[in-house]
Amino acid sequence: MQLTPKQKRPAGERCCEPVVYPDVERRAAEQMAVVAKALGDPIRLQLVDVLRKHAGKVCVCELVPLFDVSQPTLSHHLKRLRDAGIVDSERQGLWAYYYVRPDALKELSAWLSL
Amino acid sequence: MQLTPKQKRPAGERCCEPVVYPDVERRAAEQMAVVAKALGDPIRLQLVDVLRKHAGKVCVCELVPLFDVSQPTLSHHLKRLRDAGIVDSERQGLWAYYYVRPDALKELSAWLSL
DNA sequence: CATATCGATTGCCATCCGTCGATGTATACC
DNA sequence: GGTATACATCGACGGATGGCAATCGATATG
Repeated sequence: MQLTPKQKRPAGERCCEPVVYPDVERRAAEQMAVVAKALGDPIRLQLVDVLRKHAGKVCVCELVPLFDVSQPTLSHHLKRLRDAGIVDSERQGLWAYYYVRPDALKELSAWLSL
Repeated sequence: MQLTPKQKRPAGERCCEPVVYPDVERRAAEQMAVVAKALGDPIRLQLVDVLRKHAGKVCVCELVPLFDVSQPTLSHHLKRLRDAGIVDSERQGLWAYYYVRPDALKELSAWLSL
């Protein structure tokens, strides 16, 4: 219960039972929203799908040809996934390898499964 | 396997094992992205949280005071949730009652739980 | 050093998004 | 009819987003 009502309902008849205040803490809601937002694009969602199903880390050069967007655009999407904490990357020589961070989707997944 | 590679990888050394093509069909990815995008805002995520935990339908006038935004803004968020197919509403006299559509989150939830 | 490759970054553009105040619409009540 | 209430819609504003071409930085390799 972290939201504080700013106004009282008008003192007329009840329109319905009082609501249960959101259980999700504001911080948790913000964090989950960050993850959901990052997944809110078909390309990024499919990127995560590929990375999750591929055991081990995946080279960017394997990812680019899968999608109908330019390499900078895909790099941009990968950055958004990184910023959301969903994936991380490693450099090895010329190549960059991406992988899904374990537990990154856990909180949102648990909330959705309620 | 719905994505068709646009280019071949350069014929040099392998950087990694070939990726598994995305299992998520493009349609499914787009649908899940629509839902994820709608959940990609803390207010909307908390709205869904409130609606899910409240048995029955909730009047808008109970929702507005929970958040630090104006009534038109909240109405806008509710519309976005409606457009994403996550919630629906009923009018009864002056009041509008919102509720979560059953199964609306099912596909995304299942995918996240993989 | 010169060149090629991979990936990230930059700059630009059109579009979308969140927000608000003002207004509209429908219902309820005097 | 007149007024109040509940909610939606509109219009406008600033900021974020997705896309690309061009460029940069780092690493290989000749």
